[in-house]
Amino acid sequence: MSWTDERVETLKKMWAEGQSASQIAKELGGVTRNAVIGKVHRLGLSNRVGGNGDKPEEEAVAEAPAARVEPVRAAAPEAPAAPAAPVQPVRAPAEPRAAERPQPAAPVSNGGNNVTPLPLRKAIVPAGQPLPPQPSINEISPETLASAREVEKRARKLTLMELTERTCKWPVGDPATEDFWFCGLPSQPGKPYCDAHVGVAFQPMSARRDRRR
DNA sequence: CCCTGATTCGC
DNA sequence: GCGAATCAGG
Repeated sequence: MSWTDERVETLKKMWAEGQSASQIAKELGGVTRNAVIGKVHRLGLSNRVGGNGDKPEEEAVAEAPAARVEPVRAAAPEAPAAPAAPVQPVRAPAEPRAAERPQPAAPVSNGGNNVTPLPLRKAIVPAGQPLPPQPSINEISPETLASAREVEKRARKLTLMELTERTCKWPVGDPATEDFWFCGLPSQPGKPYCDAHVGVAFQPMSARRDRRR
């Protein structure tokens, strides 16, 4: 795959936005991050900030305040076979199988009690639309809950932008407050969550039925 | 180990 | 010009 004007343009744009070389490579497809970095240098845009020849210190980008949601920029008309991978940080668990159909349980709000005082805030509910059946706290075994909460104490407390393929994407806390983060511990291979949170998220129908009040 | 960018050098 | 291999670092 060659550096067409179009691809170079995407490269420049993303690099200017502070995206990492690997992210750019992923988006472009057909190139490695090395290729991207090499190109960046050849284009002479390695050190963005002119004059300063020292540490770039791009740490600030990731630490940005309220994690900005990646702008859904319309993929430029990419002629080459571009996978056009949608950037969807948090994926819902894969469609459950028939019999054992597990259902994602409601993420447990932080704290140690099952009564979590949430900040006053109007619920965001589509007018007239009934909510899908929400698993209640008592549908999850106490042991499972306990381990989840135990793990949450040791969580890496990552921000949305810090999540990767292999970090647990279990949310903890209220997104509307500062006290919100993602577990971030190593996720089960192929799963979106860590061991403990997989246990909370995937509940066999039968078990849920039995525990339901 | 995960990740980052920087540099080198054969192609 | 290109980018894999390697280096240096968080």
